[in-house]
Amino acid sequence: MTHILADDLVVVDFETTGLSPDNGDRAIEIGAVRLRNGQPVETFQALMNPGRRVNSFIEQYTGITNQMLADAAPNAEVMEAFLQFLGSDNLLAHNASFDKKFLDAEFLRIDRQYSGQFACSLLTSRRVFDDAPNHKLGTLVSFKNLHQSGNFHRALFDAQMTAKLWVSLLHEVRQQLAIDVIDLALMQTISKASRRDWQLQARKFLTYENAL
DNA sequence: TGCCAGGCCCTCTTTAGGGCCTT
Repeated sequence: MTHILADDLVVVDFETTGLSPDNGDRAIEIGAVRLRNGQPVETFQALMNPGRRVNSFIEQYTGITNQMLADAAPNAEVMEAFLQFLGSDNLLAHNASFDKKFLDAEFLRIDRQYSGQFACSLLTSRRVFDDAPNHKLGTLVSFKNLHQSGNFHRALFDAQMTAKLWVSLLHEVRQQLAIDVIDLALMQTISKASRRDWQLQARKFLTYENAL
C-alpha cells in the first residue's frame, strides 16, 4: 500500500494580531519548515502587513512592531507565495487548531485552497510525552533537550522548534511501537487516542493497516 | 451597550465547569 509518511510535511507557525480570525484578527508573520525524511530541507518566512495596527501586547509578545509591518508585503501577496511553497504537502503545527483557522481564514480572503492534512504536535505530545511538566512548545523543547538558538514567538523559530519536537515524537513512537515506517494517519490516530492506552490504539491501527 | 476564541480533555461528568494551549 502507499504510505503517506509522517516525516515528509511542512511545519507551519503564524504570529497574529490576536486569537480569533472570527473576531477580525489577522496573520502578521508566517514561518515554515519543509521536512523530508525528518530532515529540514527548505524554509519560508515572511512578515505581512494586515492593513491595521497591532496592539502593544502583540508587539511585546512577538517583538514584531508596527514599524516592521509597515514595510512588509500585504497578507494576500505573502499567502499567495506561501501556497506556492506549500504545494501539495501535508501540514503540522503546535496546537494545529489555532494555525489551521488562521491559514483557512487568510486563504479564504484570497480565494485559495490547499490539499494537505494537518497533524498536531501538541495533541501528540500529550500522549507520547505524558511526563512533561506541561506541553507549551518552549517547555517541550527544554524537556527534550532540543538545540535552540533564536527567539520563541517568532514564526520561523517556532516552526523550526516544532519540527525538532516532531522528529523527537516520531523517534519515540518508532521505539515504543518497534516500527520503522510511520504514516501520518498513525500519528493522527495517536493524537486522538486516549492518553492512557495510545499504544494499544496505535497497534490496532497498524494491524488494520497491514490487513489492507 | 455589551459582547469578546475554541477545541481538547479531565473530573467532584454527561442536566457542567474549568484548565491547557495557541497570539
